[in-house]
Amino acid sequence: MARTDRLMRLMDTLRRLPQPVTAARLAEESGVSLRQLYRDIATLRAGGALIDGAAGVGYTLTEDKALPPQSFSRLEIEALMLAQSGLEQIGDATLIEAGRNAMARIVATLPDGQARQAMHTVLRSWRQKDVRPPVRVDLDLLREACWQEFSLSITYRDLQDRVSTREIWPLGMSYAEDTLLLLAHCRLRMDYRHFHVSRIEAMTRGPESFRPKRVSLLREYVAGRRQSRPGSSSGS
Amino acid sequence: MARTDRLMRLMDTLRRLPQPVTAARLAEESGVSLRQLYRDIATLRAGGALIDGAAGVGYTLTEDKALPPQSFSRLEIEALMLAQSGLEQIGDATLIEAGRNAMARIVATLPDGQARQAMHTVLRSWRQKDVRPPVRVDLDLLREACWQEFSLSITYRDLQDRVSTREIWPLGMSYAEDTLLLLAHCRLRMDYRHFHVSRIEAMTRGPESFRPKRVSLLREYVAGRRQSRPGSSSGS
DNA sequence: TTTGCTCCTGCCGGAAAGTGTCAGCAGGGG
DNA sequence: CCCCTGCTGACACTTTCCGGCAGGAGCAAA
Repeated sequence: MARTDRLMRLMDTLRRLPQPVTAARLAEESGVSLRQLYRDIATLRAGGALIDGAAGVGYTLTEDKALPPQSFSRLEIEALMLAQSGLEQIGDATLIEAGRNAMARIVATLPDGQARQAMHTVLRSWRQKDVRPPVRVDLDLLREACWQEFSLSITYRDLQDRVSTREIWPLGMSYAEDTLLLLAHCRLRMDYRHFHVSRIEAMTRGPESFRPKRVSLLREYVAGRRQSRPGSSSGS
Repeated sequence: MARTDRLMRLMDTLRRLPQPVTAARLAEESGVSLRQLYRDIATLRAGGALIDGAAGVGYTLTEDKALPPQSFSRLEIEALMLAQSGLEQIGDATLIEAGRNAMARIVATLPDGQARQAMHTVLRSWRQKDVRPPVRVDLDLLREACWQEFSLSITYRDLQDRVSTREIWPLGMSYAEDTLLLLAHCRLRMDYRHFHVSRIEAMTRGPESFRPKRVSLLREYVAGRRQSRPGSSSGS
């Protein structure tokens, strides 16, 4: 159902972008024609969202029919903002976008504009330039595999530069300072391994779908042994 | 939109009727053909709802999904979790605590099992150990000053080790990789300055309270000189 | 006022999705 | 074997969605 999904993303975009925002901009973000954008706006309004549209200016999201009003203290807001700021340094594009949407949604539920000022409290968060090696594979596919629990076939170059093709059950990702790690159960070695995502040269979706029951057991097992440092244990 | 509405009602029906429920019954409730009912079930499942279907028995709603507007998507939860994980590396104790509180509150609003599973998606976020110099002053007071917009009297040791006492208007904090900075308007120099918080030797609350209006102007000014804004005024 | 920008609406035609009917397969329990 | 039920594919029909075009109206700056 593409339409409903697009309408949701349109709401997210309205929360995220600085207001007022023109219909042309929203149409571009939605990947839809200007005419259709106006229709989508009308649909949202019919659904209860209060979107103020002023000719010559743009749209302003007046009121949100959003989630249950969660009240956060100013300190909590600041913490969330700083966290998002940090996320923008270590996350990938998809995750950053999701974080911004989440933040915008949280802010939208706050009592009136005074909370929006909170967004300006944390000015910036620097970090030395990203030295992490580039990732060649599709992170979205990888994330999807972790979540929906289907196996992956990967071509992996280990730390000794030996290339192998394995089938793995992806369990979760670990974001380290200088590298992005993937915890998975390697069907080849029949053991849990950390893979450097940057060293995965190719990745295709496998047919196998490991079962939720099995996965929860695996996760508990992993949680029990998670004290070990992962950086040097991959490969071999 | 009729279809989306029907899907909502189907979820409601699933919650309402004693389980298991046969597809024929659901089709009758929805006022739709059996074939279409199966399609609708597939749509709900694709959207994230966990509906268990057993041949000869019927449907059982395992887990709710809180369709479009409410709550956060799985990706957004993952982003928030990673952000919090990053926050724990760069923030101070007060902020970390606040962040955990906020996260707990957000997670509490999520449909049960989904939240727990989501928290395990991001396994960990490492970072090299903190090398930032220690902060002598009360960060909470500093934060409060930024927020409530009252002036501060600080004893500052600059990079040339010269000690001076100044009155400042604190505007916001910047979290850098190796140091914590305070952006403020220095009443002594009458200019905007970055202070290293670790070099502030003493700090007391000043009497002055600069006005919100003035502050917003200052913030705009700061924002204007921080990032180059392309052509806001194109004169003819 | 004029100019420029923008929101907003109606209409048309092609494209896409939704829907019902029919058929068949799979799996569990008598 | 049977019946019950979930599940999927194929086909045709209907609905809606969507882009492009044209025009009207409101706001702001020149």
